[in-house]
Amino acid sequence: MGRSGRATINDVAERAGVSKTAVSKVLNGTGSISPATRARVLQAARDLRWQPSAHAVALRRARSQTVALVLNGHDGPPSVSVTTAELITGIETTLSSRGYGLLLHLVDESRDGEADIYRQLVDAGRVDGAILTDSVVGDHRPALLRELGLPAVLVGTPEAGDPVPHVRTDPRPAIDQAVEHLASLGHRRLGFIGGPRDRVQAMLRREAFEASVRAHGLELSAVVSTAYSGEASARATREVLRGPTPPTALLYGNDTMAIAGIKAARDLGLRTPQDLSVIGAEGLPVGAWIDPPLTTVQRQVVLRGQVAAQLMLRELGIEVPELDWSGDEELLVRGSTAPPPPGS
Amino acid sequence: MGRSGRATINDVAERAGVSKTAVSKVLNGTGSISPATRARVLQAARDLRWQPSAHAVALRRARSQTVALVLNGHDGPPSVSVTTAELITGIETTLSSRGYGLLLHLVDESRDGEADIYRQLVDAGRVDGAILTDSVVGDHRPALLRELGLPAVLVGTPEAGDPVPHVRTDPRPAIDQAVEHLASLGHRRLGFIGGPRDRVQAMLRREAFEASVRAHGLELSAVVSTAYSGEASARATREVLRGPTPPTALLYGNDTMAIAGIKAARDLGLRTPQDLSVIGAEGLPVGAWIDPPLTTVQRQVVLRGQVAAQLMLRELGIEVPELDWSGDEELLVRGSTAPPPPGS
DNA sequence: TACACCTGGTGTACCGGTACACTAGTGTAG
DNA sequence: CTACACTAGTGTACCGGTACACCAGGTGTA
Repeated sequence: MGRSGRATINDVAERAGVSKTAVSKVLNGTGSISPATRARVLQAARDLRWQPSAHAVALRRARSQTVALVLNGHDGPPSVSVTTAELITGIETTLSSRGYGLLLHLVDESRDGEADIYRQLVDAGRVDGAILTDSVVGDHRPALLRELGLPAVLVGTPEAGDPVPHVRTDPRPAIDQAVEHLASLGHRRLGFIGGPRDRVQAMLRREAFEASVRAHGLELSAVVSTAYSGEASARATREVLRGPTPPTALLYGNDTMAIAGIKAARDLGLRTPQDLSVIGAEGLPVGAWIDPPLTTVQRQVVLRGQVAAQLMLRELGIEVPELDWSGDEELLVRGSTAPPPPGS
Repeated sequence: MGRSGRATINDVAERAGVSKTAVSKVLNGTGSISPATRARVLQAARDLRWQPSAHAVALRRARSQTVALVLNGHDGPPSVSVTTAELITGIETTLSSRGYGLLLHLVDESRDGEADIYRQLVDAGRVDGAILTDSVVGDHRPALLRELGLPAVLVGTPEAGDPVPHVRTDPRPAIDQAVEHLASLGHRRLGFIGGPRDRVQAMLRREAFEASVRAHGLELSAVVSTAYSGEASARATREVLRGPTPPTALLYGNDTMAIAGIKAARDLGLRTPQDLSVIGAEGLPVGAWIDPPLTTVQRQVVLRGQVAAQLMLRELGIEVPELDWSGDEELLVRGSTAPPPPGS
């Protein structure tokens, strides 16, 4: 046993009375080894509690068995949201089931650095691939990573013609469900207060909403793109509701925005759902407990993370069973939607 | 330049016309090197965009420059919560500023495995230390890691006599503030619905509450320990409010529990805050937008993560400036607390 | 003048694995 | 009986750095 306390392949080889090549072969299942020898080696490894050094393997194989998840605080310092957290859950469980590690990096793009972060990760050989989230319009990251030769998977929708593997969530079915739901309740004038203009997913949801409203022959009363925050949403909601022909129902970019919208409406004397119907998007647990319980578009973000990790593993040449991914969004009807007030 | 595309120390040495030892010395600032040579080496490294291979360094130095954050789903599969997400933010930003990586692992303790996870991380040499969260009563992890020789930092409170370095949050000042606040509003009978009995932090909050209520000469109407979920909280709230002498104010273990409690009370015909005052704990953004806005104990979890990371770095022998940490909890008074109903 | 010492380097073993070339022994076809 | 293939291994170079021993040449000092 080495002086550092950790066993090495040599210790195992010595204990099993074979060469270290034999140990390596047993471990990796390469070459040919007799069952008896294999058993002795495995026993010795167990006895010594030996695991191959991740760094030695990484050095020799030029493979680090690690994937980076780079979270980008597009504007301002980055932080980890609930959704991101669920995504992490899905990614990590899948990766670790295949022996891969997840290295987390938060970068503040506004302070330039992001390109350098990727370069450093690649040049230092710390990771075999990177998973990207929150694509923005004009996103340069897929191209950068391709140039650097680092496999990448995007959680979100790439821009047209960008061949990066991705987990795309088509927002249209769920938005259609939501619009359908509102139409069947009798709403005619709908509004949309979603995420910022530079976010691809926010724009797709917005376009899906506009298309769906038109397809249902309804009136597009207001469409706003703003920050993903309660404050921004409350401000936008006040403006929209004070307009000449205010909507009787509003779709929001996430649950916090929706709940802030309910409050903004209440401050203007409008009750939810009697005077204004509201639909969120996210599926926060807390949505079930507020008054009224929030009708929302629920996302299976954990599953999305799992699919992203599987795509990554496939990019790295690992065979993984195909997970079917037919989109992960679904309308969850609770209490914040109702027929519009009579005469509206 | 190596065939793989990435430059090695040999490429840099060759380009600078020196030995690779010289390059290493320049890089690490060890030994003596003339300014002229140093400049040539640095220029060559820049030209080739060379970064030392993280794995080669890790192998030679037996240091991986990586810290593990092991998240434990004490019961059931682990998931990442908002609080955990903020913690990650604090930890990662601090670690990366010193060149350390953060390797994330989620483990399901109920399916045994956790001890093995640590053993594997140690035996494979993937990490230099581990940050633990959510200590439970009778937590075996600090002892296990000490036995394995892996430096550990605990985010939370260790059990008495357990010498693991930790970021302790003393819940007493904030709980005192909360009780004081309620007492000054005129409340006499208080209740507490907190997290499960096996969680150290939940128990400390519970004890702090009991002590504070006694110190203020108030009546301890009900004290419940239950799961950190809306469902569990709603159930407990109903039971407590149906009791013989129900409290006029309730403290909860987190914001979702508090909001579920408000709903449970409403279902029983009690309005918040007129009939029942409610105080949460967490500081979710959404708490500001619900009706009534939630009075809560806010935690600066990001800061807590930063402090944890600094402790870790210090454990690893890195000199870091001391962050002052005088506890991170503070009562945030919003609208869910008011004087008790007359005659109660 | 001789010796020690410092500066600015060079040469090489080594960290712990894997890949590849190679070999001894056995079975089998010609 | 030899040729050939196959099995079950061994020996060694190498991945990309760092640590340590060593060395040439200049300077200070007895």
